[in-house]
Amino acid sequence: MPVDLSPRDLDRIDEIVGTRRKVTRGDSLYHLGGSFSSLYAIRSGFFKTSVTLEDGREQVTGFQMAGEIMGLDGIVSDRHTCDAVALENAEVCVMPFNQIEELSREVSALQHHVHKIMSREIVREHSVMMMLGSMRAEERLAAFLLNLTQRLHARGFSKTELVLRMTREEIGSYLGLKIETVSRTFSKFVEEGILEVKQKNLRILKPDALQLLVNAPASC
Amino acid sequence: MPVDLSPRDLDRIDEIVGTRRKVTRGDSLYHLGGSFSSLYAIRSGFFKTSVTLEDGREQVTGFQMAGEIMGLDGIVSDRHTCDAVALENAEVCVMPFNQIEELSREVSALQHHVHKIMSREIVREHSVMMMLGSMRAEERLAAFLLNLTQRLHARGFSKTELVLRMTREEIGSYLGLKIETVSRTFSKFVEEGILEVKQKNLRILKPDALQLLVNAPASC
DNA sequence: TTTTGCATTTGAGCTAAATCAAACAAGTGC
DNA sequence: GCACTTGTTTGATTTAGCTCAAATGCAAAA
Repeated sequence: MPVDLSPRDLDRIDEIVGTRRKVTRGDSLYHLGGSFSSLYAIRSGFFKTSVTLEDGREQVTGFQMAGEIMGLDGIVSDRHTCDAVALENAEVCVMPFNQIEELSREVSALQHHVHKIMSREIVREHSVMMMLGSMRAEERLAAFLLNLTQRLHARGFSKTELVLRMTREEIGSYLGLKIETVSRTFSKFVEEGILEVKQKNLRILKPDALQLLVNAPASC
Repeated sequence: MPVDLSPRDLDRIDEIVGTRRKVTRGDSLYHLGGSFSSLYAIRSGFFKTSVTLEDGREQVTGFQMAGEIMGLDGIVSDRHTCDAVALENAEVCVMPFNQIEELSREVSALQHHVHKIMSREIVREHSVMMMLGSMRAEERLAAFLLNLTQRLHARGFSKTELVLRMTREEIGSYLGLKIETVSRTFSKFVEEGILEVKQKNLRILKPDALQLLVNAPASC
């Protein structure tokens, strides 16, 4: 939380995030239908969230990394409406939501911070909708890679090198593409010298080319 | 707000929603980039929200009707990140967000209500992502029509008859389909006796058939 | 009434992505 | 080492939805 607060308020916020929980790769932080009581701040590790249709079709709704908040979907109905699975061993801070609300009433900076986090999630989802509704496969993958590297860079990682924590299938689900299309699009980027791919290790050779794909019309 | 509150608290909430604003069909309630200060509760009328790509591609992110809250996207950056356009003459309550936050600190029921509204929007967008990422054209239109009628029915309108306030193009943008595909899918539903279409007037003859399309696998 | 403009529908052909199928690579356990 | 599993890539073919084009219908303006 990047705001200046009195030491006393900071202490009280610290109390909320006192509990920690480790989640092993492959395990769930929470499940669709599970009762909601807390938000989670990721300390380390990497997650995916997904919703599932009656017939089994899964839609990955997002990937979350250290510093991000999970669980907001549960507030409305006191039940989680999606699954959250760790894609690598992770540790989260458990923040009981009633305590967050309680303290929010006293510390307006915290209150506004919570509102911003929720609003940011809404805006993020708008851009996913844009991706799914209006972009072609190459554009989607480019947007995805740029988004990932931006977030990783903000955490001190390289702008050009990254390790994917998710499978091609999970990328495909997130992007609304089949696994084969994801793979083919990766191969295309490699052929064009935009990307170096060694399994899950990526090196972006031409970030501008990716940026151009996202910005410019499909015809380019 | 469906909660029991003291008369005094109710009065104070009423004060927030004191101001009203009329929006003529075709006009914007707010614009991408415009400064954010208030949330809006729709009293009457119908809106669309949309985001636009650099190259002009528009993605409709939602349709809003009476009783729903707009403007949540602006909280995170104090700027609106999408456009909100009235699809029919509308009236909204202007609710200054700083007043909402202020009163939320004192009235915990209001606080929780605000959180629920934001969470509900996040969950709604998950289902749009599911639609855009995992469904076929017929399924998308079926899900769209069912969602519309459910919301209209909750407001006292017919479950089976409705008037579309948006164009086929706007439906297409929302569903990630071209206008021709929307039109053809409507025609297909008419041929199958699922729907009666007279311009923007719809009558749903077989709601179950629509429900089946959404639930059952594509192969049916 | 005719004209004009716009939204919608329908048809014909095309294409991006899906599907089907097979090969391949990298671990993992034995 | 080898079998086995899981994830990925590549090729061949199909298809859902897109593009291009034209017709139609409705409503407001002349």
